[in-house]
This record gives sequence, C-alpha cells and structure tokens, in this order.
Amino acid sequence: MIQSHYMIANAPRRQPLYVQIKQFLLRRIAEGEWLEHDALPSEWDLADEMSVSQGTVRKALTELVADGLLYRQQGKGTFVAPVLSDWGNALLQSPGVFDELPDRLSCEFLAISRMNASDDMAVALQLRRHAPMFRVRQLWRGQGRPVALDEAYLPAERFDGMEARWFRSGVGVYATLQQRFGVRVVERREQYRAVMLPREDANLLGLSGAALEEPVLSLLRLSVSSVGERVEWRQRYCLSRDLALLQKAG
Amino acid sequence: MIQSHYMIANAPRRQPLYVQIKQFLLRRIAEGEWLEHDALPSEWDLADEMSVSQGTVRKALTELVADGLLYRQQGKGTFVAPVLSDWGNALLQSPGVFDELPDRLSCEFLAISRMNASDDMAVALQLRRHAPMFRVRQLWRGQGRPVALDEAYLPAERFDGMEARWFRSGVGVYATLQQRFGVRVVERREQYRAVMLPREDANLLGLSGAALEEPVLSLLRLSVSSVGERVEWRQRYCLSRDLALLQKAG
DNA sequence: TAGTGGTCTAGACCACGGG
DNA sequence: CCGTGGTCTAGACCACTAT
Repeated sequence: MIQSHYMIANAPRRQPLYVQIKQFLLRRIAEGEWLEHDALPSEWDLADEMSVSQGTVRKALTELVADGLLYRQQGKGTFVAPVLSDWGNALLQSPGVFDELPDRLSCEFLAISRMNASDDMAVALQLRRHAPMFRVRQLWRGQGRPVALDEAYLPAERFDGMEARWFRSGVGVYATLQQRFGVRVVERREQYRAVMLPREDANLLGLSGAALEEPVLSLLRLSVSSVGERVEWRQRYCLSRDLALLQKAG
Repeated sequence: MIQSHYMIANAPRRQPLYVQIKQFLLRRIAEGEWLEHDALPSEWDLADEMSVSQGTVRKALTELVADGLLYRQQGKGTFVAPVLSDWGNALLQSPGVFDELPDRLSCEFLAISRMNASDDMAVALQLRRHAPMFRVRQLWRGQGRPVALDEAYLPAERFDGMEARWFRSGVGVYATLQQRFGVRVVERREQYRAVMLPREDANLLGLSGAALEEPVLSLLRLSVSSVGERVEWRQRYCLSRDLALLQKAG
C-alpha cells in the first residue's frame, strides 16, 4: 500500500511516503472510518501498521493538522477535526473592534432548486457550459436578526441525489457534503465587493424602505475539497451596517 | 546562545531549540545581516554554528517559510523573502472570475500627518487613549485609474523620526517599516464592510456625480509584526464597481 | 562533482494527561 | 504509572542546481 520511491530502482516517480500517508488517511477519514473528534491510532501504531518510522507519520499528521483536518492534544492523541463551518474562520464583529467575541450564528434553510451554471460558474468549477446545478439558499441570523443570505451552487451530477430535507435542520452546506458525500472542503478563495442588494433578496434580509439603499458586502466563494476538487460556488450577501466580516489574511 | 532545556536540570522552562533558532534568525534578519533574496548559510552550516542537528535547524526554517519570511529552492539554498506587500496575497480580479491574473498596482504617496489615536485604534494597537499617531495616506492605481485609498495609522512614539520622503517614491508602508525600523509584518486581521465613501475622500478616488452614490469596500486592518507587536491600523477603501478583492481564506 | 534542500530511519528523552 | 504527542540527534540517501 505505502511504498517508498527510494527502494524501487528505475520505477516511475512516486510521491514521498508522507504524502502517500496523508492521502491514505484522507481516504479513511472520508470513508467514515473515524468520525469527528474520534482519536486516530497513535503515531507509533500508524507507523507500525504502514511499516514506516514514527517521524514520517508525524510529518503527515502535521500537514493534516495544518490543513484543518485533524487536531492534536498533547498527552491524549490525534483527533478528527469537526468539519469546517460555512463561515470558515471568519467572524462578524463590530467595525473597528478586533478583540470582540462573535455572536453565534444560526442557519435557516430557505429552498433548494435546480438551474444551470452561469458561464463564470462553469469556468470556476471546471464544468461544461450550462452544466446542471443545485442552488441552496440559506439565511443566517445573529441574535435573531438576519445578517447574511447565502446562495450555494453545487454541481448536480457530482452531488446526485441531494435532498432538501438534509438541510432543514439548519445544517450547513459543508457539513452536508461531509456527511453525505465524504467531501471535506479545505480551501476557499473569496472575492469581496460592495454592492447594492438585488431588490428580490432584500425582503429576505428584512430590508425595506430606506434600508434598501444600504450597501451590502458581497462575498463570492470558490470552495475546493481536500483532494483538490472544486466543489462549490457561493454568493453571500452580508449586512454590514453594524457588523464587519473578520478574516485573518494569509 | 542557543541552549536546550533538556540538558539543564531544575532550570526554569525554556523554549524548544527550534523556537530559539527562529527568534535568533528573526533578529539577524531584522538587523539587516541578510537582505531580500540573500541566501542564508546552509542548514548544515547553521547547525554547526549553533551546535544543534540539521533536523532542528530545518524545523525552524520550515516554520519561517510558512510565516512568509524565507523561501527555499531545492538544490540552491534558503533565501530571505521580499517584504510582504501592502496588499499581502490579496488581488484585484473581475467579479466572478477566479483564475484571472491581476494588474500590477502602483502606489502614489499623498500625505503624512500627525493626529491622535481614536478609541478603537488605541485599544486595537494596545496604546493609551489619544496616543500620538502618524497618518500616511496613499492612493493605489491599476492601469492608471484609482482603485483604492489607504490611510495607515502608525504609533508615533514607536516609529519616531518617520519622514514623508521615505514614502515619496511610492514605496509601501510595510517596506518602509522593514527598511527603516527592521519591523516585518507577518499577520494581519482584516474587517470587511460595504460603505458609502466619505464625501471628502471621493475626489481622491476620482469619483463625482452619480459615482458618489456607489458603495465601496471598506477594509479595516490590524497588522502584527514577526515578534507579535501590533504595529499598524489601516483603513482602505476599494472601488468595487469593476473589481473584487480576492483572498484565500484560512 | 560538489553543495544544497528534501526525505527517511532508529533511537532517545521530555512533557502532558489520565488512571 | 503508562501511553500519548513533542523535541532532538546522528546518520543515510535522494533530487535538484550549478560548475
């Protein structure tokens, strides 16, 4: 299963051992062998199982921790990290206040529908033109008040069998991809803009009258899975009158 | 200089060797011992110099690479990375197009002035109320047209002696902090909002008439140095009619 | 061919957490 | 006390770059 490329003369190029180990563990996590917060075998057990040294296993685990797929606790073990939330590490804070703790957000499912990919969407997701898509709409609330509106677009053929009831309990899109398809999102590219909210979305965010003239923060997101597959295109509108979106920049 | 905490019985807690090595190298870089793109001594030479093993040096270098302070080229060496640009890894792209290459931005110095910290600013930068600050204003252009307006606020006591001419050639704030004070920015926390541009800033961005009613992207940034010091508070307004700000989210 | 970073091993010991 | 992750060493060999 795991083989070094140093031991095989004249063999075609192989990945380093620790990369093979990463992929091996990634597959086992995706297949549900360990659930969130489950402990993996110890570094030594994994090393024995795969006939490599503990240091090599350690290097693989360290990268998976950096990718956010695992977390470690000294003296206890290495565990499967909870799935990335639909907000990632982003927070909503008061503008200008960087040390504030955020409110918890709740997610309300609105609707799921089918449509065809726009040209930009198809290019970004590496699909053919007008490829069939699911559109999942969700409303985020903080302290009961609407704060953001999401439209997540997912390739219908890749995620065949998607059902509305999976979302009814307010579970996020990323959690659903993990639970139902074994897909873990690890990378996101986000574009930020300031726009006026499209009129038809305004009432969902509870805007009316003068508030219709308020600018909103538009976030366009391309989500990539742990195996490099582009799996989601998302449009989010955030009300930013009283809240700012915090990101730690890389 | 470098000492293990394993070899000293009953000694107070010491940092791991590789952390000491990081700090040691960080200081030597800050002091200008090596300039941008200069090669560091080889891992083996550094190991001999500090009487540690090559693997330990390697671990320190790997973390400095991850922090963006160094870069490596196999077969050649390890080099000092160019200073982070005032845009970090962020790019301006066409909305909805994630694979586009960005235009180069040019920086035009506008003015430097003295003022006192606002309350939010003082808290974020861990200064006393109304602490004296420098305000550096710069205008960013892409293909000749204004795209963003920056107001960088720097603690005047920490950066005593700051001069306007340091900025006249269009050099960024981060480059100046590196060159003049040996301070390297490595972490940034950014808040995004959508706002209407303050009237007095609009003409700097070339806005007039109906364009005054365009929303702009507001970015509020707290910059932290390689030694954890909070060194800058920045307000940026980005025109987002035709351009979106791309970030890779962590 | 020499010098660099990149991978891998085997073994040692430390620090933390929990029985 | 044991089992876990965390650090460190010494040595080996591979892969890339330049001369």
